[in-house]
Amino acid sequence: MKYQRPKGTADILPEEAVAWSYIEDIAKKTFAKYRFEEIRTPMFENFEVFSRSAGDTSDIVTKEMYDFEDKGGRHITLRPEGTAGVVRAFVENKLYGPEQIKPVKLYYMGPMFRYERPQSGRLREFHQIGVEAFGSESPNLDVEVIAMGMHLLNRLGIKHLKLVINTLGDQETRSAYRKALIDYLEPHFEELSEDSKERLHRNPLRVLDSKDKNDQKLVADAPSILDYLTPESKTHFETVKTLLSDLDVHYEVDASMVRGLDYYNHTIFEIMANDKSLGEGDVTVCAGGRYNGLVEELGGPQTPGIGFGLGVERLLLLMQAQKVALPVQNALDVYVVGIGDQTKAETLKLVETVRQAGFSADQDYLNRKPKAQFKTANRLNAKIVITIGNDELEKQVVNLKVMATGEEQQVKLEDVYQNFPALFGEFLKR
RNA sequence: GCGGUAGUGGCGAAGUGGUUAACGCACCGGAUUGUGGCUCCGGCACGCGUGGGUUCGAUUCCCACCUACCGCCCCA
Repeated sequence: MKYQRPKGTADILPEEAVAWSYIEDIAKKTFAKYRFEEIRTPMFENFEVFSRSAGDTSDIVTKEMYDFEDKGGRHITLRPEGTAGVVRAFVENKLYGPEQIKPVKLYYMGPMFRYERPQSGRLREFHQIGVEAFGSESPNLDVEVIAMGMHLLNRLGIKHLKLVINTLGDQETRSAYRKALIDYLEPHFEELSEDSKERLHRNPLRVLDSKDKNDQKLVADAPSILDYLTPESKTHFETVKTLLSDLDVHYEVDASMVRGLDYYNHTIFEIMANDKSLGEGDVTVCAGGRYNGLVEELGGPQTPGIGFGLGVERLLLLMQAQKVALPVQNALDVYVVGIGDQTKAETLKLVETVRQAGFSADQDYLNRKPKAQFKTANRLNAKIVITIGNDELEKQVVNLKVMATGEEQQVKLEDVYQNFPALFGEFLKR
């Protein structure tokens, strides 16, 4: 094979694209109900937008970014996630301005890029649907965003959903907890796995979700962040939990849940789905949280924010595994069979007439015999086949066959051209 | 970035150091001068991921690379 798509990319072929459109359509409709509006930002940004927001030591920045120098010497990065770009746009376009109704609620969907080893559901170019809401610290907003994520996945027919939440507290909470965690782990340094030794000082919270068995044992007795929450952080989290319960949204609290990006604080959450066909354990399809300092970090006024990102590839995997039924595509209304070269002009006029009348129509383009054309009409699931040959052309009529019943009748060409909808519209609309 | 498995027609899949690379599905054509199904008949890889090497000869052996998949890291 001479040309292959770049490693970690995928072609979405027509058959598959049906599911993509469906997901995007449902997402847009769901977000509209919650009054979120679409925003489209560039697929690449200046490197600093991401290094500043995600944290210079995060894995995303240190090893997973697709970055390069452009011809003008600018350090450019293909966006690895959606939030930073949206926040940059929020600040640059002054959406924090007083004339904007707060909170400003935005959503986006599109490709993201990360330079990493591909696996199923993890590509270098992958797609996320995400939402961001700026300008309110209200726990109500946390809960609405979470509920919207659940609502969307439910509407898409995903089953066995599990919502897991945690809080990272505020800055004060985080530094106090970070210190406590290091104090606890330091004496056990030699017992930690190689990966965790590395993590301990760079990002100690990461040790908490190590997959190493021995690490997990050590971590089991580690202090919990929930014990280090400041009063305000605690109140916020408690309110979120209460409100979720009020909405009958079931959740679990996992105090060891962390985040790969540094900008999160307070509420963080993941929506996971359990499906055996996707291997062991739960798959996270949707993850998000609060980021009250991010807007300021990127040069805007102090503005709280919260959002989530949803992995479309993973969602599709889940939908496949759970055999979610997609809406059936409309069958072909009319297939026009032409017999003989002289009919070419007429078949073209016929399909165009049918299309102009608001129905779908197709014809043969390969000069195939009637039998082959009928076979194709059958495969395309055509409701009606219009046949025209030299004899019919001479008499200015066509044969019209209802495929389901096999019954055929002769109709004047003129009637088809003048009154197609009146004659067959009712039948085809069924 | 690390470790492992794999790569034969559109798809699935057999196979061998040596003349023409099974089979199934799909597709195309014919039997049926102009009608969908079934049946029967016929067609369909100048090639076995790519590039080197070993050999009289390689799809089959060796090396490198590419890609996919699984695990780790990390994550949606």
